[in-house]
Amino acid sequence: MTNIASNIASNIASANAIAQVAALMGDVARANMLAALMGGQALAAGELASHAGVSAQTASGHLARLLDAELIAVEKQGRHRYYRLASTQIADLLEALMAVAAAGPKRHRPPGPKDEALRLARTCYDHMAGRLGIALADALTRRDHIVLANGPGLVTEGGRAFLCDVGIDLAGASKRPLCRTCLDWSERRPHLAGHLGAALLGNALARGWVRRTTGSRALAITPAGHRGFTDMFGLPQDWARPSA
Amino acid sequence: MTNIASNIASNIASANAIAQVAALMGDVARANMLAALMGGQALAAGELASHAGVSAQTASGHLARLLDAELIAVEKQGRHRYYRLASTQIADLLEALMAVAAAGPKRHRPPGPKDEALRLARTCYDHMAGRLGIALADALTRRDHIVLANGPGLVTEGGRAFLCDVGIDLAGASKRPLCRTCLDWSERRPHLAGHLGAALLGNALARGWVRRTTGSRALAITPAGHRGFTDMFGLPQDWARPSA
DNA sequence: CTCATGGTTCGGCCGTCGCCGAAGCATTCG
DNA sequence: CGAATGCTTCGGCGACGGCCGAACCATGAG
Repeated sequence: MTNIASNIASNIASANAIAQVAALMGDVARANMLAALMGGQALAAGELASHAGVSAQTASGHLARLLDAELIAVEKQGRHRYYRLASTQIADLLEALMAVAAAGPKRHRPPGPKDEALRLARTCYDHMAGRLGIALADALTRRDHIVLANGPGLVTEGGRAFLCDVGIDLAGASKRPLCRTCLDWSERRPHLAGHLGAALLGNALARGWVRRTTGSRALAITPAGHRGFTDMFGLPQDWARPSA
Repeated sequence: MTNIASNIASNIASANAIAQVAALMGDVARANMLAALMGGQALAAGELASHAGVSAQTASGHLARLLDAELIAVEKQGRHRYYRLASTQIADLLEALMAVAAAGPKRHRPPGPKDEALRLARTCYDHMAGRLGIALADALTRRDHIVLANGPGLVTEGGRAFLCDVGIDLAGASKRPLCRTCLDWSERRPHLAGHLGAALLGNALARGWVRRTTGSRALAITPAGHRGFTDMFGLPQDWARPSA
């Protein structure tokens, strides 16, 4: 009896923690801020306020709470305060949440043309998601450049060499897992996250293969980028086409 | 201008959907119900009410909302109504949430001895999680019985034969992915979900290797189970020991 | 048919939380 | 040194939402 009671108590404690986190994400204004931060760039408090459509004071309160719960982190710079997601783990959680939100019954979600852009290619915190992200993960796996075993994932010798050719040096001592997967909300398949994912995005941006778009997480793929990805990474010809 | 405006609008719509789902999980009573359902068994409304520590009427309201959002599903049976999670996707989301909740600053979470039981072995909806779940995934991977490539994952020929020997027939036409991974909140590494994960749990229960515990998602590992897992699946000798 | 049980619906109470106006710090610039 | 900008704190208002008592359906048992 006391046994099951304490077991239930344990459940309650756990559920309490869950509820606290979920409640933070359960407010439209805060959800908007977090969604905006999924772009991967640190944003100033004012920008987040306008993203969320609330006044500066209100936003400040929200940010304080998110900060307190360690869902976001802050960097002061001059008279600005730049906020970013606290960890990739938070970004993963948000993606999982989007996956469920997208799957459920129509929750007042006009699936405009903008959605298609997001499905094609977007930033997911600090790496690429959408069909582009998935195609890259697939191609690298197919060529045995990476092995997505369970857990951290692995970059093979050949993969390391290949990436080095492309201009991505993985030698730097990185504490974070080199190569993780993150479930894609639009395609329901994993794409590459982790250090490698971030490096790939940085590389693509540097080459001018993709460009960030203002006000959205969608990535614009340049013609050079389309050729580059297809040729250099060996993506299938039709990787950009909507899947179903 | 209209461009960035509509982009922001798209973000808002998306954030709205996120917030709706998160808000549902953001209530302690509802979170408790969902946590209880993570055990994988369908529970009656009354049981959920007592799990959540609220009256029947209140619980009914909560269940209606969760049902409406398609986070849970219901099956009537006689004068009982059994509720279960609507999909494994929901279970995955809850695990991700727990991972963040467990990582964050101490949110009123007395980590009692019960926690240790959960970390060792527990049900995660319809499969096994905790160190046991992870050890199984690792062992099967090491022996090349499964390959956890990105996405659905694969069971090899040898794996299929091995599992058949164990008493798990994967021949049945299953529409759900045979073999998926689900991020473990306690160990931060993936364990086996999907059809295979469910089959493994069923098998272990049938063999009497693990037993469900009342009032908790913890799985009790019998002595026979400890031997069986170690010998038949080739887990490392110390798989049951706390990792860090 | 009547009663008991499990569940849902209704109505009203009350707390929490989001919101903004106004005021208060901090930093930078002229 | 002010003045301007970016952000936070404070205080009070208003609403949404969770809670329970009571009454109301539905199913099954005697």
